[in-house]
Amino acid sequence: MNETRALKIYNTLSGKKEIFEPIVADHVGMYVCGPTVYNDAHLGNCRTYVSFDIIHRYFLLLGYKVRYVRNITDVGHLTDDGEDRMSKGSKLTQLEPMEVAQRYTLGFHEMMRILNTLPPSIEPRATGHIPEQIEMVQQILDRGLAYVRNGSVYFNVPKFAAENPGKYGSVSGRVLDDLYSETRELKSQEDKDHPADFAIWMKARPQDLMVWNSPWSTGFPGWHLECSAMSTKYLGKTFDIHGGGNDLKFPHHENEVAQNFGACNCAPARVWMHTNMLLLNNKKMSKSDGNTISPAELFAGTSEHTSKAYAPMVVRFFMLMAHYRSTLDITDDALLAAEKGFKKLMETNKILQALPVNASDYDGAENDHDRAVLQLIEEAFRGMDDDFNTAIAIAALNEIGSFVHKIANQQLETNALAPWVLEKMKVTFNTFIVDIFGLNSDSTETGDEGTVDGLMSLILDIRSQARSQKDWPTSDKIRDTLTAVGILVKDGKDGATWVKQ
RNA sequence: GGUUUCCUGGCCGAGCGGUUAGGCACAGCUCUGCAAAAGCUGCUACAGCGGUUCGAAUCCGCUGGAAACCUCCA
Repeated sequence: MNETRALKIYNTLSGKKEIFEPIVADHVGMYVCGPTVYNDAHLGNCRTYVSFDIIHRYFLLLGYKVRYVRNITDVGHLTDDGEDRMSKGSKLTQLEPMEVAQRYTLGFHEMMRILNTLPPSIEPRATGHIPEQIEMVQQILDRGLAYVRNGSVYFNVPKFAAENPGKYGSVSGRVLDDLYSETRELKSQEDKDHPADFAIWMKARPQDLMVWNSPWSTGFPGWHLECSAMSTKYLGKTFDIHGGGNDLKFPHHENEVAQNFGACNCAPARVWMHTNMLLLNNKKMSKSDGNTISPAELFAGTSEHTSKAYAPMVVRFFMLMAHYRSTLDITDDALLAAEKGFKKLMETNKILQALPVNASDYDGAENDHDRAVLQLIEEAFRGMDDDFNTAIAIAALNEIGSFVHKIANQQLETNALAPWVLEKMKVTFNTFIVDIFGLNSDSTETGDEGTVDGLMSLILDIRSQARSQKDWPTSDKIRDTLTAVGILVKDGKDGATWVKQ
């Protein structure tokens, strides 16, 4: 890419877009909070990981060496009643805690595969990093920012805030005074000196199943700790980007920052990125209140909220039509529009890739069409450079697509575009669709495409003969029957082509 | 109650002080045996009221509406 462009990223810490400058040249360290594996992944999770997949892919395209760390949280995440999430799942289903974690981890991976996200470079599990977490608790204690009560260890928020003005609240924008005045009445809080304090080590109760020995008690680490420990382990004390869903800003990310400062007196990430929520019925999609639609339901068309099944790639494309920092409302109409838009764009790419490039009959002059296309290509990349604005890139691709169809339909001369411009269009389209957007054509055929192509060319050939003899009944029967099995016949000047619907 | 964000044409959704974003839907036209596909044209909106400015969807204020966080969630 050229040097005049600069990648801008919206940083939650500053509240504005900043030009991205890696700590180590040509390298990006990115940590994204992964799922807590006690339940099936829902669509909201998917949107966040698709968003970061685009970010991951764009960094790769720009030539960065990326270490993308996305954790699996399989312990330490407390529910309202203070029961560990994993052991809760295990009691409900009569399974070992690790069995529950394993099942939903596999389910999560399968969903990520279906949505065509690239795997992270490292996917650490909280249970695999207990020593690191214990070590971090000790570091925080050594620096006097935590205290032990009855075998549990609590982070001392007021002390941390006093010693580090402006640090607590830097992610969530929360004012500490507001936290002081809150009258939250949570259980198991009696040990805390202050309501804003939070546990970094919890002493186990008899019913807790996942426990480890530590200098303070047999117990388990606090929720926020695993991300602090694992990001430090794999990306260093200070790294480039930390991401996650909007709803993790507080308390999770806020406390993460506090812990990292507490342990090493340095900020974990320079840039914090937060994705926005997926909405259903104009409300946040949420597992806990039932306002949710599962990916499986969406793909199978069994949800009450949709009229039909939507392919995973349609859902992915739907997510890309909006910016990652905007809320996105799931509606049947919007999905329908996305489906049509997706199919058209994929078809456009197919047609474009098949266009011949004739260097010979080109007169050598750059014309208005060339300039328009080049500008649109530039615009697509500028969109991505501007905080990963996929909506702008898609708009530009659609406009380029208009040229593709005009040439394919001979409404524009084949040599209307300079050969090198046409070549650049091909590369750009492919780069965006395959490499950046990670879209594939959802083809269900497995290796028998050659057979299908052969059959289709035979069938269309017979139809063409029928048409030349004005045998409309035969011609229409072929077309209608193909339509019925989901194959759309498109008549053009140079004969018919087909596309699977 | 506190903090914050948002309100764009029939629908979805970009926009970050001066351009028709784009998609879907709809209407007309071209092409066509018919249809579809594709192309072209049209539909030109920014919650309301004030203010700043040569100029505001975009900045400021007020009013109305919605949402998120403050408690587990991406």
